[in-house]
Amino acid sequence: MVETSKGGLFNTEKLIFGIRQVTQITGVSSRQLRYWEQQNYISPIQQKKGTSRQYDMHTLLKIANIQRFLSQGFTLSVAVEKAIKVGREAPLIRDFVLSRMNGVNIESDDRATIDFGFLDDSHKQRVLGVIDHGKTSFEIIDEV
DNA sequence: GTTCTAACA
DNA sequence: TGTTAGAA
Repeated sequence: MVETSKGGLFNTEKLIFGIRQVTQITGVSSRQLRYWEQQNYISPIQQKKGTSRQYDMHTLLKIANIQRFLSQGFTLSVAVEKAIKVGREAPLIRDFVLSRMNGVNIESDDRATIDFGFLDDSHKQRVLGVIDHGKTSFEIIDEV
């Protein structure tokens, strides 16, 4: 069987983007990408001398996040720090949600609930993530 | 035609 | 940071 990173649908780590694609996807100019690289804020995949740069998924997301913080008014260095922070938090959030995800119940066009499993080891109550008309909330329900 | 490096309005 | 030059 082919190796896919973390049990995902496919190995996102093997998605490669050329500098052109990165500029189109993130809105960051090629000049900026080269400058950020020069400042050691980002690193393309190992490339030889004058060949074109290629970026992996991780770097693409980092670039997109830096851009997001820049557009929010932060300086480049601060934007980079915040992007790095997000990069560290994302996997934790992902793992947590995936580990607690017990199923989704679409109750209507406007309401759905996500079953996050038991509240605690007593297994008497269950935690539901609610999406109602776009509004999110939690509900604790007694286990039948 | 695109990307690279280096330099400069 | 944008833009431009000349080379790859």
